[in-house]
Amino acid sequence: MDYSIKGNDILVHENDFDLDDTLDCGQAFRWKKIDYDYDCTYEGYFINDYLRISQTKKGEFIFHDTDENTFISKWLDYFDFNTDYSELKRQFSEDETLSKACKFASGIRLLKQDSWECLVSFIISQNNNIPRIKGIIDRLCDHYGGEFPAPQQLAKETPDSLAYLRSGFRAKYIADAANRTAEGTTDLAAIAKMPIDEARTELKKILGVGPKVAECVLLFGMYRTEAFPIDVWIKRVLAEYYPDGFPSFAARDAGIAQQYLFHYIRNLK
DNA sequence: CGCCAGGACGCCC
DNA sequence: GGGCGTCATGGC
Repeated sequence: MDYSIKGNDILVHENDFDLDDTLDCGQAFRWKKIDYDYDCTYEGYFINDYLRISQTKKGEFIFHDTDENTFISKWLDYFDFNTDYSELKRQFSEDETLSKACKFASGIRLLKQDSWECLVSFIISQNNNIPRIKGIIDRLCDHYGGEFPAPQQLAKETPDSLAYLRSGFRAKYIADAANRTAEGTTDLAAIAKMPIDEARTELKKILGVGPKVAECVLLFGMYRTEAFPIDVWIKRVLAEYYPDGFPSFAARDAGIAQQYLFHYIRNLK
């Protein structure tokens, strides 16, 4: 990756990065495609830091109204620019199915999101669809002046007071996650550093957090790339292409491989 | 009307 | 430990 400064913007050259693949693949829910100009432009947030970003063509990006310091300290890490995705895909491509999946949506990258926002987002995601997940999170942030609420703010709420979210049975799960995190019963920063099985156990103590949500929080919110969320789509991939198990050579970054497979199987035929 | 959506819980055996 | 109904809400 290399970048340059142009006026108030940062221009970035980076292959293996596509905005549509990365921001609209169901790993993050607060990015919105806006159609001003360029090939595509999104606006969204990392926690509560706003960004407008454009892709002008393959491999070229504009981080609008961003100074160098902000780019280096925030977005470089968030978009995982320090990871060599070409090399990762080269490794994955030893496997035939993974090879096809990597070619299908080759611009997917793992976003290094905030663990708390990720926890709430994937609690909401259960038995739900992406447009509605986005709607619920929109209403949540609107309620707090456009910012994602901190655990301490949400801990004051009850399932009843959260009715405006129209999140259904998930409201009591959100309330429990907020209470535990606010009072320290759940320590997300500590969990992020635990051995992964211990981290899984700790996350699943939260009401409404089962194997799938715990795995998503580990992968998307704590950058534990060995975490491997198994949803209905990945279940189909495993049954159809990996009856003898997922290849062990990909285990260390199985979560990233999972991203390619998820996108591939969902858009197949 | 029924079915499904990046599941988890409670209860049953 | 596996199997199954239920849980809100909204789009199709």
